[in-house]
Amino acid sequence: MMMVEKEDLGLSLSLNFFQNTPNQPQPLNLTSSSPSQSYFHPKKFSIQETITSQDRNSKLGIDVNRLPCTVVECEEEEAGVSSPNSTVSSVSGKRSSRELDNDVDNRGNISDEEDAETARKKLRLSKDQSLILEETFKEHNTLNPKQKLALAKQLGLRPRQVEVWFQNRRARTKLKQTEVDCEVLKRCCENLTDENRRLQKEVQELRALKLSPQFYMQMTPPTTLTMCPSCERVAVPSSGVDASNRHISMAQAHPRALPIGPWASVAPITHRMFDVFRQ
DNA sequence: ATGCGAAACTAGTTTACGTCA
DNA sequence: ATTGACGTAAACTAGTTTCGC
Repeated sequence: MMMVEKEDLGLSLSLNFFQNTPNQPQPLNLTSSSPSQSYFHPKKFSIQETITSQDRNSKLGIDVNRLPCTVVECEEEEAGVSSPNSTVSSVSGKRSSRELDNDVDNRGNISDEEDAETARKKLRLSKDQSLILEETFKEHNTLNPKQKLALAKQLGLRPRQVEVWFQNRRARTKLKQTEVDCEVLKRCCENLTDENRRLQKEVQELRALKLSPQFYMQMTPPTTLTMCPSCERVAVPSSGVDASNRHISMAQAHPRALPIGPWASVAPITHRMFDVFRQ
């Protein structure tokens, strides 16, 4: 499978040109340098549940975020087995990061029995830990090894935990951005459908007008047809008939001055050509 | 230029845990 | 009080890319 560069992903495909369109959702700046926090769904990214359980556990005297290893141990771990996915380093073949983490845990005087019991024990992060991680993520959504170590030390977590948190956080960010982009495209599609419907109707009206004898008699075959670049109506040159009337009649044929395009609320364009007729 | 290994990454999955009906 | 469904977050696996040697 081909990997896609971060910059090439939908994350940066925020359709920013919608930003001036009032009816469109505001694309969120989630570039790698400054991911927006405000855009997250309050429920989905709420840490309330975490806080609740954390508080409960605290009351129960359960420290779910027991410092799993000393800083030195963490640094040892980081130096030796920093990447969970670089699991192919050992001669004896793959070794899961869990096993590696267990090694660390085992150094922390956890019996084998206890270790087996707590295998893949997931520990919710505390409110403070989550907040700090979020703040750090806002500044940069990736961490270099030094930052990772420092953050892990600050939070009392294993570097691996920090690493995983950032991985999952990036995934959530991307998922959210994809949802936003999807919504924008959906609206765009809806606008196009509406516009298509309107144009079809307009074509029908024009055909009806063309077939009506009165209109047909007035029609002198135009040598050239000029189209207003904004409203894309055809302006008939002034030969024979009063130009202003001609435009008015066109306007009558198009009672609704709807702008064209799926993103309808674009800045108005001066109808210079048609202004000439009005003079 | 090419191959290799390590590190770092993403996508997708699994699992533990909290919430709620 | 219990339970099962469900959602979410932490942790995992597999595969890809990048980079230095």
